[in-house]
Amino acid sequence: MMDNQVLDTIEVELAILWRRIANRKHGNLDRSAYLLLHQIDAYGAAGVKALAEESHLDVSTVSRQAAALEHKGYVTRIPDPTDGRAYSLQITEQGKRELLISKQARADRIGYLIRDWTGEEKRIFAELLTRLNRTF
Amino acid sequence: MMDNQVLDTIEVELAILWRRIANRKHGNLDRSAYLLLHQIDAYGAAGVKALAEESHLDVSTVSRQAAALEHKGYVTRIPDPTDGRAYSLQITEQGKRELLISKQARADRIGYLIRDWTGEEKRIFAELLTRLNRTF
DNA sequence: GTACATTATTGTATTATACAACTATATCTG
DNA sequence: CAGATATAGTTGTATAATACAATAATGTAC
Repeated sequence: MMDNQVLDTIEVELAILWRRIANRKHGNLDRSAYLLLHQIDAYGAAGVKALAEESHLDVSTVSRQAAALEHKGYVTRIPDPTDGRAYSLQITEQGKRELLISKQARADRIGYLIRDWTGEEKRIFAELLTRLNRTF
Repeated sequence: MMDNQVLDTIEVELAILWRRIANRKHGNLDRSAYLLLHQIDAYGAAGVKALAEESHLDVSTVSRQAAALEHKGYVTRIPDPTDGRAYSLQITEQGKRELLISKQARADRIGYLIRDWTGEEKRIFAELLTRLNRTF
């Protein structure tokens, strides 16, 4: 009973959150470009297939996002010497700079929104969010 | 320092969450239709302007969503007797049924995803999510 | 070496959204 | 009260992120 009420709340608030954090640029990176660049930076160079699997997106989606990042000079496409079909997408220095700028802007923004939360609340929220995402 | 790390995590995980909870139908209601119907049910009949303000959406967006709900028979459009331009969108019995089905399906799904969380974790997460949404 | 599998790209469609233009009605002001 | 302005709502158009289908190029296995 109590639990059901809580689930209702989480469910509605997640739906609302989805709209609230709708696409918004911070610096030169929109959300999807930011996530892809973050992923390449955090987990290392990879091809679109691997990146698509990690992020649970379709390869075609990642392919386009990767092309856009390359176009902006934030990643370079390195041909796989052992497989003529495959490439490795590697973050550039410019990409690292841009990612940092964007990350800072995003962290500032969320930091402002939750400025009244206690350190413990922030920590728990980060942990629960992460657990939720890992479960999907 | 610690705090910065936490903000980084929240910021990335929110972005990831946004993708994970991408549009998905539960029953006959997609996310936006569900939210609008929920809003009408929870806060009562209203016109598109008021609904748009409450939900921080453009009136044109709500106008289309409202038309879709009406088309499916989940809301009826009642002309405002004191203002020839205005309507009030009222949820129908069918709309209530459909909302309940959708809400249950969504709550079941999120309940399954967080089935291993303690009751306290669920409660805190619900509370923090709500606070975050109210701050935007 | 032919058939099948895999990596990536490109074409097309969908969904949610915003902004701008417009219609019809309401209110205000001189 | 008549013309000007404001307001509620709809419709046209654009954009972004996505998926699925078709295709091209290359690799692998029998």
